[in-house]
Amino acid sequence: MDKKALFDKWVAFTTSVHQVTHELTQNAKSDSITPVQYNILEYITVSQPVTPSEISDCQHISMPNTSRELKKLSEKNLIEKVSDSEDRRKQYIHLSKEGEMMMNEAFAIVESRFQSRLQHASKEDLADIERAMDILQTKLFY
Amino acid sequence: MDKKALFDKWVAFTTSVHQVTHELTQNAKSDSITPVQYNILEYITVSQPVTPSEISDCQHISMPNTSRELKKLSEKNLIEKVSDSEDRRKQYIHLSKEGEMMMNEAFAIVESRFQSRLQHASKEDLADIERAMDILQTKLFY
DNA sequence: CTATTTAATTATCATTTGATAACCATAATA
DNA sequence: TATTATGGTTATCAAATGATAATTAAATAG
Repeated sequence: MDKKALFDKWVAFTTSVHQVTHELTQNAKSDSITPVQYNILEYITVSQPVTPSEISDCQHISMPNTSRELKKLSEKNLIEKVSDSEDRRKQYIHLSKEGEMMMNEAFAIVESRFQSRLQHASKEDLADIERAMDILQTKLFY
Repeated sequence: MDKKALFDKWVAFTTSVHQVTHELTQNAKSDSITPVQYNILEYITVSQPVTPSEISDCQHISMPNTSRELKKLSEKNLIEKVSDSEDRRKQYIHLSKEGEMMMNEAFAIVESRFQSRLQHASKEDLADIERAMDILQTKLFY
């Protein structure tokens, strides 16, 4: 297979990934937050504690807009800010108890859909899937 | 590896896919169209000819909003509409010459970034990647 | 032939998101 | 100490997107 064909395959593959991700995650999030706010919470969940600058960088949201959304999340009592004692300009953000609960619920829904998608997979299938994800993670999506 | 761990790996994996996809595609699109319009054009590109209803379903955009965006794309001379001779309610949408050129440019940018990401990959690496994408495509992202 | 369904459009409104300028407080540097 | 750089905030505006109701035209079912 030449490189051009591999690119075409990559396009089809990422399209499928996006599609399935959408299927598994749709309506999993609470209605009280916007899609962008959910993305931010998701990022905080897996990376906490995290600074506003990091959120801004990784989620590709400008600092002013990041600040605005964090303020809204804070007003909804989903996150908490702690300022660094070393450098008092910095802030560390983590989920509040309420935020954790919300994200746990969302992830539970997604996981149950994920598991039911795999319910008919054999042990070998699961091993294949795991290996394939490892390979792509290290060789392509690093 | 238990199923819960596989789910966690899936979360990390899809995050990477989204991240890398963003890297490769950022600024590839012309400034004259919005992100949603680009997504629509991308979908038309790989699936043409396609009806507004199909776009609405697959891109998760309501019919009225789909119609609006298609109208804008049409006004920008990027797509053309042909009504079905059998069922005159239906429309088939395909890229115009101009639209094809625009998408070719965008895909060329993305592909060059993709190839440079793989420039140090060996023949075996490429084969591994291809196989891994096939496995995931058939067993997980179907 | 009438009623209903389907495919698409138009109009309108609210919300979300993106972009920019000005600003504050703290920290680092010259 | 004065200056500059960094991390973050506030305010404001414009544009993009999402949601809903009402409408048209064509096809299909009764």
